[in-house]
Amino acid sequence: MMTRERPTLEAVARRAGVSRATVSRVVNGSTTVAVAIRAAVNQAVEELGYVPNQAARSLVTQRTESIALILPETANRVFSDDLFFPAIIRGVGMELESADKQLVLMMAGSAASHDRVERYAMAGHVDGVMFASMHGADPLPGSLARMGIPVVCSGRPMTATDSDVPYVDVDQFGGVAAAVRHLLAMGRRRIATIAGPQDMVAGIDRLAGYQAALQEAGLAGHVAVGDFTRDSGVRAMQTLLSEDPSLDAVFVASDLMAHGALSAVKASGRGVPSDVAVIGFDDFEISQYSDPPLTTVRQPIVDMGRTMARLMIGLVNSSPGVHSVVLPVELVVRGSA
Amino acid sequence: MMTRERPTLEAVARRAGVSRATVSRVVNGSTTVAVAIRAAVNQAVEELGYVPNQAARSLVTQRTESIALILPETANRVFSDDLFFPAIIRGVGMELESADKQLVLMMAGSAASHDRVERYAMAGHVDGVMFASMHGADPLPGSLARMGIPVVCSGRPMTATDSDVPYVDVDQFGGVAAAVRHLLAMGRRRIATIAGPQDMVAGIDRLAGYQAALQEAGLAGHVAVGDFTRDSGVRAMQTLLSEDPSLDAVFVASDLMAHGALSAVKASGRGVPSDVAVIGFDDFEISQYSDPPLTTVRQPIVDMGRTMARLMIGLVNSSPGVHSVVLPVELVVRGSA
DNA sequence: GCCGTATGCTTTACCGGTTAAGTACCGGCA
DNA sequence: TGCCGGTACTTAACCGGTAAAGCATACGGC
Repeated sequence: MMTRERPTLEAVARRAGVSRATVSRVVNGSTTVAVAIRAAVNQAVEELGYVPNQAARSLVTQRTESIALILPETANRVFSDDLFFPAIIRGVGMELESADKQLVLMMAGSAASHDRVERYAMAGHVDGVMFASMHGADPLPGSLARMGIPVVCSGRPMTATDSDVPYVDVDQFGGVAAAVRHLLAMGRRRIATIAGPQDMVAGIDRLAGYQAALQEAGLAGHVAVGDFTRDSGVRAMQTLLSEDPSLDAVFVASDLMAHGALSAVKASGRGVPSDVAVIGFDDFEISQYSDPPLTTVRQPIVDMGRTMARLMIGLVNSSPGVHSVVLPVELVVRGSA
Repeated sequence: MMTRERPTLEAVARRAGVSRATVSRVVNGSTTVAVAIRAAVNQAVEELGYVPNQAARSLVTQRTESIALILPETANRVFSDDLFFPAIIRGVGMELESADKQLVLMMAGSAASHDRVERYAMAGHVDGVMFASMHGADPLPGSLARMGIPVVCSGRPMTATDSDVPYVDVDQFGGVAAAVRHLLAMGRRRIATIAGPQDMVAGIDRLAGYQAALQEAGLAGHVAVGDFTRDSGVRAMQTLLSEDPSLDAVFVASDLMAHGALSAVKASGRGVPSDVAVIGFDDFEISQYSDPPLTTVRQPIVDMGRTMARLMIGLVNSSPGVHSVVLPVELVVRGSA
């Protein structure tokens, strides 16, 4: 593979008959360059097909113009059939692209790769780091932030020390409350839940929202815990049904688990929503196509990604007023409830 | 955001009482360093929390240790509910991670971003470029390759001039043939197809395979064209059914379109597979859960990603024997056919 | 007519590493 | 003892940009 010599600033300068510095200023769009010279330089750039060397530039500017998105999951999990991550990536990608920044994607499911992320960021390979979905009390965001690296999280961080790290979250509590209230309005009284993993804020907050809403109505709940996968939804639903055969509704903390729950309910010979009403959380595109179509709490995942990226760009440019954002959610009523 | 001073080689050298060059050799694991010195240097590195500056290193080594994956689609399309891209990313990610290389993700749906990709690669920001799903006769892979940048494509490139660019593809022809033969063995004779977009090799090759297999059996086909989305599957199926109400099978060029076709068939009051047998192509995880479960041609998408990354790493290390790979596919028979 | 001051370019000193060339030191051998 | 060669380090020259400081030239004001 022959590596054609790429032209340098020096080459352009010689060709245009000016100094390196002048070429640099033209390339970077400086104002104080005479029109004639600017034209000559641009022509030389054109003729030689000059493209600035990013490494050299980064070395002196201390900027790379790229941003990392960390998915603290194994690659396996990130791209299963869970559409959360793809949607986040999409949002982040769109926003970064319009800011002319590059997206560096890092999957950090293992402890080793966790380390790798830290070294990578510390090596100055990226200008900032965004975390997509965090488990437990991950110290990494906080420790990167303390090293002066801009950090943005998706979901309220669980560690108190990370209180200075801006985050993007949705109104989990409000969304769940709307879902439960909808079930109550339908006349359901034996409302169970399939909660998400309890080492993730989304899992914890949605469960808390469910419990609060039920308590408000003076009802007791019934909880099974899943891990956001479809299979865990199937299993959790089976457990709930065997423990309380007469339950008449279930709030499921993710669409994927809700789809699993849907099949488990149908497999048990019950009708949806006639016997058991089901509400999910996410509103993936496929949820319109399930049988029956899934009633669910829509969270604007792509927007979360966009917002994270926007916060990040703010941090990188050290603009003032970069604060955590909580986005609204919306109950989408379809056939399942 | 205070940016804590990161220690440099120089600082480590002073602390360990040696020269910069020696530290560099220790850090890069050179053999010819006395044990005592090596220990002293390592200790200094530890104490200062030294991490080499990647930009400085790249500047002299001309290597960045990162690889770009180009998705020539708008971000919107890449992460719709099509699981092809996520799976490719997953495979690529896994393989690159184990080679300690970084994945830089670029979505290049527009002409502008197309340009951006070229400049980015030319700027030496990445050591190589992988293309995930190409439309039409994209000149970019070829032109990057000619500039000496390692390039790998997924799917046989459509341009003849790119014949030197290694690619990873699956046995589209064989897979489709197996599907059609299966339908024939079921006794179906009016076998239609929903083809993929005809500006993509996957679309073209699968249609060609369908036509060849039918011709071999002395039958005529019936073609509708979709764009790999679920909606287009619905529409195409409606068209097919209205044009030939008595068709008894359809081979659909992607699982997502097949799911659309499934609902269109059912909506028309026909049974699957009793009236119309349906076979897809992909074997996404959800295809086990459709109603009825989808018979489909499984392509090893994650493996395609892994293989692309492996080829890429071979190119970057200029190892000999980097050749295009065609992976096998497999007919997975479930309820729909 | 001279000086102060813009204006616009060049000179030069970095950024933080890698690596070829240079040097000090030590042991082996005639 | 003196010379040679190898080992293990240091010195110094880059890599390709950016930006501060330096230096002409032209121009307005008194």
